[in-house]
Amino acid sequence: MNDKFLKPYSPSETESRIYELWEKSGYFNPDKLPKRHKEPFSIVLPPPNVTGILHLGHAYEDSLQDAVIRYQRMCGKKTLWIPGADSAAIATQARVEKDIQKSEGKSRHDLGREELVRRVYEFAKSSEGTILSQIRKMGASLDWSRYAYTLDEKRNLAVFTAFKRMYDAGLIYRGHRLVNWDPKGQTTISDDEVVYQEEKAKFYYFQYGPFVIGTSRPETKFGDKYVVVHPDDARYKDFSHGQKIELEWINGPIAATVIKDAASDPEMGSGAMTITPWHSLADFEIAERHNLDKEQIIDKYGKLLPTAGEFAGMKITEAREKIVAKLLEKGLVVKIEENYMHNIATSERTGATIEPQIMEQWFIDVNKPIPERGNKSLKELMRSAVENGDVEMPQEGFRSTYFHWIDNLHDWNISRQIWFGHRIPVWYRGTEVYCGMEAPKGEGWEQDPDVLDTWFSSALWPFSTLGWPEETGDLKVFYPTAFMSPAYEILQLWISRMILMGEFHLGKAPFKRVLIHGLVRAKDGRKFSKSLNNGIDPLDMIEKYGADALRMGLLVGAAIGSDIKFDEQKVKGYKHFANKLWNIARFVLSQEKPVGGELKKELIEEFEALAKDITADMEAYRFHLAAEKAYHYVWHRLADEILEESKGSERGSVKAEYIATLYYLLENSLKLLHPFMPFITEEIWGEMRKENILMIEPWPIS
RNA sequence: GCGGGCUUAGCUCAGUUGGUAGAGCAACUCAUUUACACUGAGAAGGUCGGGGGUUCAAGUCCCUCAGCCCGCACCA
Repeated sequence: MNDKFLKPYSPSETESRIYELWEKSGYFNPDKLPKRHKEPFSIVLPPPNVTGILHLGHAYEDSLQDAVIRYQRMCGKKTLWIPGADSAAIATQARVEKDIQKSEGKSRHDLGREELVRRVYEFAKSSEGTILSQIRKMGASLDWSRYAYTLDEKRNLAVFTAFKRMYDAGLIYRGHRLVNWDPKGQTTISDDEVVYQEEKAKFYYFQYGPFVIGTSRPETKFGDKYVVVHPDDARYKDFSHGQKIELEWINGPIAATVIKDAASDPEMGSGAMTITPWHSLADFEIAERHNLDKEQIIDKYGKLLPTAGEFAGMKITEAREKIVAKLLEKGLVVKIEENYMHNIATSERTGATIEPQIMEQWFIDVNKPIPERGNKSLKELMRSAVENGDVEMPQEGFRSTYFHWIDNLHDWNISRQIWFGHRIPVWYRGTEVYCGMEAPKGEGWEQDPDVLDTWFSSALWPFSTLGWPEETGDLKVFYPTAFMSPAYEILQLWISRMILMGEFHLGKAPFKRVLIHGLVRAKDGRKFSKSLNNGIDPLDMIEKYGADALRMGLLVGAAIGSDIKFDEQKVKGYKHFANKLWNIARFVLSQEKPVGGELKKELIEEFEALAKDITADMEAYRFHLAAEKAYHYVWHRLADEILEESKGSERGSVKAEYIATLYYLLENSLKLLHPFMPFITEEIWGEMRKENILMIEPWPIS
């Protein structure tokens, strides 16, 4: 027996050595697994931000997925777990721009597009190593030979091909539509990156000719030349649709037109409203229905345009009070409510208030029937994939959320006004438009300046990582993948879009099952956040207690789907358990293993029943129960009872008839624990002088 | 407005197809230099949020009420 067993178990002296052993073995790569591993089983790691650092949310996902992969590998599956990183374009560019501004006092425009993109790319690449080495510390058995980055050559080809095919199919189009404009980030953002925040504001009622209209945004009202009432509203029955009315407004007399549309709610205020189609989705839709004029009032920087007359050039917040003052003076203010609660749209990334704008942007049409997909639209494809069970979503609640989201889905705005990312592969020359990776022959072609939404490339991830659009062996063998286990935050943003892309490009959803997990929260139930300064670094936990203990602390007792309140004490408890296991091994290994010794039948049967039970839990994705049962058996049955019974009368002696059984139970317990506590189990296994490493040993029940 | 979730021991949470309520931590009593103090044994702690129903049997299924939380939409 090795001397190291005379000391308590030391994760820090063990883990990196064991990880190296695994990497050297090559078994993370399915192509190098022994012959018995036939049936493919693949998952794709949700790619972390390339410039990020490991947080407990990653640590939890890594623990969960690695437990599944290790279990499946031991069961004889040909397992592939693909690592990768995401360029997180907006966040990464913003970060680098800020650094350059600070150190060199230069803006992105001073540097120019090419230089900035180069610098951002370099920065991303230089910090890539950090997150990757941190994932290794968790013990994740990822096939590093297949590592993918959203901006590498293969993924670029995938993004281009996806765009081109959707463009040719008429699913990607360019149009003037209302988008979410972030005046701070100077880019559009998707609906799912808009966060609504409650705010107390003033609500104004103005006299608008014969009507009283209400608004919380007086600064948008300059261009309001349509007043909308419900067709059935008796109060306005004397006005007809299309009727013109002369009235006095902010900057003088205007001609307003009466519009009758059911979108106006008679219960709301006076039942009459004016509309600002350029800066409101609801208004935009009314304007589209009646073919009304749309006029821009606010520019890209949140300032009023010349149409605002004397207020032109002012910021909206500044203009608001002044406009109200002017209307007061003119006697057009009917009433002001002080405590009006409403939601304002803000950018998740920059925190700026979103200013809806009509802009010429690129969109994915989610409603257009697709002939080669049975005339279903993308929306319908997303729905049917889950409805018909191609993608299992066993958690009822999340299924409803998914369907609800699809029903409310608008066309997806995919162009972003930043420089770092996948550039839109479209070229213009006068009125000519060409979609291609390179400019067409001839002079004067200009590429579209925008880049694609980060989620466009992320949506291709489950197959771009397998080599698509090339018909690779990986794609044949490993697509679709077994499952995805995202946090519920990302269901709409990512999961649904991967289903969309998989269904369109491959005719098959990219994974067979979605298991949505909760958020890892602080012990008091609050989110971890920079502002609360309550963050816990998983690496600190690994240093103090070991990766095995952290993995157990995150997995045990946490049913998938509900939030996890992270408790350091729990992790500490599993460190104690690791040491317990260590001492069990010391006790058993202090005895020479008998050749062909008799096994105690009842103890073996008891163990087999446990192994069967745990296997059922693993198959049903009840990892929290599987881990806890293995833990409980090893500590409170094997150590507390069986080992005690086996002790001989003399100190340190073991009854001869027990020794073979103890070896059996220890070996097989190590197997049951390996998916959860890979390091210590592999380390003890190694001391037992086995032929193979534990990672590819057969699971106790096949 | 639409949709979803949660409520079980002091705390944090498990509890699978309905079949005698579980774990970790904390607190309590005792033991002990042991494979292991990163220890062991024991005891204590629960009308499973309230009420009603189905059932031989309900923490689990149904209805209802309450509290807490979340997603989506609207917001003139």
